[in-house]
Amino acid sequence: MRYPAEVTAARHGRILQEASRLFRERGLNGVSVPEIMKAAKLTHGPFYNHFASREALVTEVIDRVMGNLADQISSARNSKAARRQFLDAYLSAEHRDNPGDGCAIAALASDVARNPTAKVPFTRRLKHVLAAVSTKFSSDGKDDSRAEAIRLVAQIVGALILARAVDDSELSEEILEQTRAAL
Amino acid sequence: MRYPAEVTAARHGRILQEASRLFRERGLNGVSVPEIMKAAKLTHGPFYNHFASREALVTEVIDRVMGNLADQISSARNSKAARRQFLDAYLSAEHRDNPGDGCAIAALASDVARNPTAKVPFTRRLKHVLAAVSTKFSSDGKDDSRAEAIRLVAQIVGALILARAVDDSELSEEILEQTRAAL
DNA sequence: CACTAAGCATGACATTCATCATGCTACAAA
DNA sequence: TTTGTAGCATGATGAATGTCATGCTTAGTG
Repeated sequence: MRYPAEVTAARHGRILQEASRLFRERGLNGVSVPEIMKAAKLTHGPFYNHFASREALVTEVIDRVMGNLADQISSARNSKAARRQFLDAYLSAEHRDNPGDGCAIAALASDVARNPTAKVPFTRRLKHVLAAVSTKFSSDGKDDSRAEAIRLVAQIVGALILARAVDDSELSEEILEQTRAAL
Repeated sequence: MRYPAEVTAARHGRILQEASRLFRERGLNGVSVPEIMKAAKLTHGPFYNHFASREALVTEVIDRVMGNLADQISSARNSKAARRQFLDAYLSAEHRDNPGDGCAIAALASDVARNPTAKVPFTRRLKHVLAAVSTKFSSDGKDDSRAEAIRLVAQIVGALILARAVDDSELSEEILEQTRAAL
């Protein structure tokens, strides 16, 4: 049957939202179309009423989830306290244990590296993230704030990925703690 | 037919070697058993004469490839020059463009994070890597050399992953260059 | 020298996948 | 009010997957 426009829009948003979560949790190749549709409380059929292909969904999710990250940083206060708060949350056990609504870079960069199509929105949005970090979280507005932003992002992304890959909670905590202490 | 033990051992090694390369190139879930066997110049059948399951191969590959990395660092000279040389090679365009025989951590850590079985050998070997980095590549034998090793590894792994995920060769080179400059 | 069995190729198995086809219903546009 | 069609559920398609079964041949073992 046909549904009101708002209902359809809500379902579309739910597919995107569940896909964003599942992709971050299990990777771009770790979730099937039926699983995503089931999480969105629909059957598998109407997927292609909402997206041209699985790959189209992937690029849309990347764009959305990386855009959210950039917005989040952009709307932060420009202060040492805000920087500290962001880093402590980023390098927390809670963030480590909940990739599904965590940083898109840490969750998806490795998968993106193997997916040429996904690289396009990822690269575009990463530039926004770097610009936002550069203006918000660099130690004062120095001229090399962009270089510092790149190093900062690489550092915390690497630390989070390592902390997630490790089976030993002490080592995992140590990785997070040493990175927090270094910044 | 039956084959000489050395031939069988060579084939076993070839499966492991090709799997190590393919997993690093395409991810732990991006390669099928038939593909691996084909790369090893065998048909898919005898796979289960060599490994109990696909998962058993994955853990063996992780162990092997992470062990190689630890050995490589362990056998480096303990000098500033050796450290510089290692970092320049690690953060090079060549390493970025050839994940198949590159660092196992940068290539596989994200996949390992989603595979509880793979975490076991990964964690064990990562400890060896950190110990090796700590003794070889820390700025002199200071007491906090372990903390420095953790930060160094997170930094270069994060930078390499980012450089690989990006579609823009200028940005990719900038990520590598700024990280090289920072260390 | 006899004979067990290791390890190969071929092929089959049930699943799962991405995608497409169908038919129906009620919303939206005329 | 009439009518076209958006978007749903159900189900089918062919391809790919991990794993197992079979049979054959010869390297090792005793």
